[in-house]
Amino acid sequence: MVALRPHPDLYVGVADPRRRAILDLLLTGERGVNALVDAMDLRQPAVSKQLRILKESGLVSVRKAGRQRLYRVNAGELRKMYEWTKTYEQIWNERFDKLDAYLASPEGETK
Amino acid sequence: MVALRPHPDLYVGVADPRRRAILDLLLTGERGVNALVDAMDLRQPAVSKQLRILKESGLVSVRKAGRQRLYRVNAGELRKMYEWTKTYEQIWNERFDKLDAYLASPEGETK
DNA sequence: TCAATATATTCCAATTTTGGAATATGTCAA
DNA sequence: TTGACATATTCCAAAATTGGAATATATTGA
Repeated sequence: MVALRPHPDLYVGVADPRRRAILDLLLTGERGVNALVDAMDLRQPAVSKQLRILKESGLVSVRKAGRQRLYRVNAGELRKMYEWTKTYEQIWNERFDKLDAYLASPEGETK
Repeated sequence: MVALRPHPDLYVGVADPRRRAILDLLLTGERGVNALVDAMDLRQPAVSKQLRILKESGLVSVRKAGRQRLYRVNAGELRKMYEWTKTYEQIWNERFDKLDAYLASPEGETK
């Protein structure tokens, strides 16, 4: 009975700046590993490892094309993050509501 | 000359599920540390440490109120993440565009 | 089949992260 | 002041993460 390492989740996936860099590189379409390596000041094995993490966290998918593996963003996962952050929208709006209220109040009026 | 540990950024801040749990607990308003401890199956020192990381990553702010430190979400940072994920919106929409096109095509029609 | 190309995996050392226990610091109330 | 309460910090061991080098695997073309 082995303790399995759980797959990294969405949030772990984007925690690393290099992984976000990869996602940003994939924003314009699918890319092979070497194309990413060329753009990234990281050796190929390191890039492949980050890609594995991105894949395990659901953030990218792969497609085989000859000897190449073409990676692409799996935006559905990013959408989940989008939805999560969106629940805080009320809070960043709240701030402006308070400001509005203040500006409309006697103390807030331009003297 | 010491190597300073850089502050964790926004994305590292939300990478940990416990820290996201804290943010979610703060969604309804500011809370003292013990209130968070009571809700969280983590000892007080551990909660304080996660709060420090959240603070350093800009995700929360603190206010002193007597012996308490009241933490609150600093939604502006989450908004940045919201904006970042939003740049991928084109991709998740793309998928639906393709689906729409498929459904509208002869192959996509219900047989 | 063999060599070249594209990518993944293994092994390793360095670094980082984490929680808990113990302890320190700060604040209030009597 | 003193004690109680709220929170932060330090120290420590365990676990996780990371990149590089070396190596393995898969695919294509000659």
